[in-house]
Amino acid sequence: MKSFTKSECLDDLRRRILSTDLSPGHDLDEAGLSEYYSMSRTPLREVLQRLQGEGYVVMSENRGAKVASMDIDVLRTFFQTAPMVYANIARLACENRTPAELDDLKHAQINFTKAVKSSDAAEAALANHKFHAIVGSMAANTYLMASLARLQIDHTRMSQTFYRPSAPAEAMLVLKAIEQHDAMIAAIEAGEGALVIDLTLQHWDLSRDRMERYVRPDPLPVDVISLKDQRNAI
Amino acid sequence: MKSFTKSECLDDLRRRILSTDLSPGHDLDEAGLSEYYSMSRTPLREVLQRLQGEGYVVMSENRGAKVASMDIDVLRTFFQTAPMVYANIARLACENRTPAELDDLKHAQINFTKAVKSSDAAEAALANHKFHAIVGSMAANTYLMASLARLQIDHTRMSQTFYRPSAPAEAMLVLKAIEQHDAMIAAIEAGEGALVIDLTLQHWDLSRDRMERYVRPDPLPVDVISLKDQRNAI
DNA sequence: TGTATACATATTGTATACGATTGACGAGGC
DNA sequence: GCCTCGTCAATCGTATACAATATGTATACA
Repeated sequence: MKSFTKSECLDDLRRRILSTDLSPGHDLDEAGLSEYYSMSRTPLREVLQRLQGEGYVVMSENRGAKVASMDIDVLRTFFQTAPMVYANIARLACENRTPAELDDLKHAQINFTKAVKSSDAAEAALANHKFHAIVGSMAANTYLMASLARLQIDHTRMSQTFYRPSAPAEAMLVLKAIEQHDAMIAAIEAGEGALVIDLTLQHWDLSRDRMERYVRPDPLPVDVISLKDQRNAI
Repeated sequence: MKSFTKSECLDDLRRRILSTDLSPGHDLDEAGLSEYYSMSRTPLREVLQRLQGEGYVVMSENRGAKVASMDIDVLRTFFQTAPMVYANIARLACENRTPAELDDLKHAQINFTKAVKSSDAAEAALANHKFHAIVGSMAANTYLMASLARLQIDHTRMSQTFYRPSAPAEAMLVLKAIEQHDAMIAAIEAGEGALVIDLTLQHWDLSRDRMERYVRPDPLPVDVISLKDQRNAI
């Protein structure tokens, strides 16, 4: 059994939540987790407190922690807010990026491409998360970063479906996302604010429809006859 | 010695930080605080963790917690970001406010007015904080709320000087702030989005100059002669 | 006199034990 | 048969003891 440090535990829980390995609303038992990470409940509780601060989990008095849920009304505001925040972040990133951060970003893009090519949906979503988090830190704006971080939590969880394309046409969209990242890197490096805003909004539109489908999936067939046939077929 | 519950402790620390009773950068000693609030270190540490999540304090490994500082480079982004976030919040508040929230807001405005009239600077700043926090919750947008909450922390700390006017002309500005709040309430109640954005930006401009002076105060006199006279006069 | 190292002290981090609260289940009364 | 209340198990919250880490100080040596 691997032993975890506190920050490893924090990273791992973030990862499991973002990849929906721990699904939204999932109940987090302190005793169970402290055994899993082979640490006592005290530091584990502090980890949970911190995750609450970051918006990954919600805690209620005497009732423990749960993975932050994704209610429909919260998601409505997600689609309302995301493009504005992403665009502003991108513009600021143009102005404030450092060479070291640009290197990080290019590295993250390599990892992202690798993950997509290997068809590992969870890994691709996490690599994409990392990519945009770096753009966020380039913006060097703690206030907007607070919004971005919360947006990204829900964005990454929803985008799981995006990187698990079910049709060739959808696989194309993912490849297009890679190209857009490359274009964004170039624009940020060149400091072209107007361009990067444009690219960011395009990038947003690309995954938007796919994510909305996650929220509001195609209705189930109401054709009872065929449903019965399916059951008989099993 | 008063005994505190955990949430009272949380509120009190927030209050002390916002009123700069605990100044930016101030070192927070766990043992000392746990004695002050007459609780053991375990729950107090959780309170600090939570305050870190909210942006009130920063913690570093093995080196304890400090009140979040207000570096000049962070403040630069403050002035850059605040108007946008405040304006968007105000617009959303128009769309989503509930009657109960409107009552809260009116009540908060009464408290604010009272605090201003009684010349209690810290109380006025906190009442103003509460007022805008309610507008924030009216917006019903968790993502923007995350930005707003962090903006408000620094805003409230800086605005201490605003409510401690040193000249009659400045006292007038504070009275004008009260009027602006009333106008904002009316606009939010009427659901007039464009108007409330306008009012919000005016409200922002009002305190802006005063706050910038906090960040970049008038230079000290360089007239060595008069300085020497002052010293002799003592 | 300046610097480095070792020790002392203070403060933070973790484990564990115990107390408090919640929710579920079942017995008793209406 | 249904509702209410009490007990029980499970889980969370807090206190305390101890371990690990960082900082300050004194002393030895160059």
